[in-house]
Amino acid sequence: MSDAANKDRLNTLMCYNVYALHHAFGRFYQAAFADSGFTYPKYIVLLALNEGGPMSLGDLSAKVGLEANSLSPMVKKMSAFGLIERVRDPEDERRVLLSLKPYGETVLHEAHKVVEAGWNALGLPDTTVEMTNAFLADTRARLEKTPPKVKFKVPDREPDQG
Amino acid sequence: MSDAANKDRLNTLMCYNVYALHHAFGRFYQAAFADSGFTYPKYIVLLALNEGGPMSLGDLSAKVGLEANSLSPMVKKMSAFGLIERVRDPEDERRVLLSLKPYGETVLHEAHKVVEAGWNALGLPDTTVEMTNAFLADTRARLEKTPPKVKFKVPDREPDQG
DNA sequence: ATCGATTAATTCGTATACGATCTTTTCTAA
DNA sequence: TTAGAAAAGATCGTATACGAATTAATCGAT
Repeated sequence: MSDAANKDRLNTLMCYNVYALHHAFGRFYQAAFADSGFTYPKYIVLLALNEGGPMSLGDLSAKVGLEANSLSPMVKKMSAFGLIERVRDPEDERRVLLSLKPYGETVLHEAHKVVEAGWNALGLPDTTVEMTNAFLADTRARLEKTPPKVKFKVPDREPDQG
Repeated sequence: MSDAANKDRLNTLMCYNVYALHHAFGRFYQAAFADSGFTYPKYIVLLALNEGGPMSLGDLSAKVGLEANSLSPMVKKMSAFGLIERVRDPEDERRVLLSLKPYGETVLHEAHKVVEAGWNALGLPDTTVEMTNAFLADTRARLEKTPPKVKFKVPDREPDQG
């Protein structure tokens, strides 16, 4: 394969691998959480709130990398389930402040034990995981900082291409 | 932080980083493909078909890491759009054979140019990308081979935990 | 002080993605 | 050869996720 073609494969492989691994994680957690009603994205949200302390919906959005409109219905459900607290900021009534409730901490802790057990069974080397984490975070930061300049236009469909 | 707590953070960070990066890729491609009707998952499917040649829906499912029922409606739409061919296998009428059509190749090629330009603008080092790709693929393989043994059970909600 | 611009969150419509279930086809064992 | 098991897709209901448009609150320039 030519250098150019090989370079092509690098980026396609990267997004491809991330894509597939994301869904593998999803199924992994789905299996772990079974029909408990608890899910992978909710686990991520609890993690973020636990690590970053009370924060607004917008802050959570930036932290987990989801749009605010995706999180809005989810945090409502989590609040209704008693996992988190969800109150308007008295300082700025536009903002909604989110924080872990004791029950949310309990659930996170229990979920964590399950995830931990499953993860350890994989036998991945810590140093590589650490390096990979750093690189993934860097890639994400660059992606978010550098939106694509060139835009795609669907090619015309030639009659002979059926 | 204790060693145990640090080890905890490794795995949570890994799934967390993959989660966030996946969505960053998604938005990146969404921006590149704009309102062309073409999407990130469809790009992945075209890539897989281009790389792996004609294959059944089940094979595609295994390759891209999505369930067959998720792909089924998507490949129908892509077929209706003229990107791929979708025919029953005469050898085994249960199977559906998928292959790139010339128009699909054209679209893939054009999309690739856009993605390539955007990717190169990130300035990521090739060797690290290569190493990361290998590790992501390895992690995915282990995840799929090793489903979680311990199952999560939602803790009871104590009255005093609000 | 007030009106327009900005910001934060929500709502709405649509595309992905999953598990569960169903249909059709093929395989297998007697 | 034929009835039951297994396999491959498709369908259905639900949960995520996005962009676009909306609502409500705050900021800012005059």
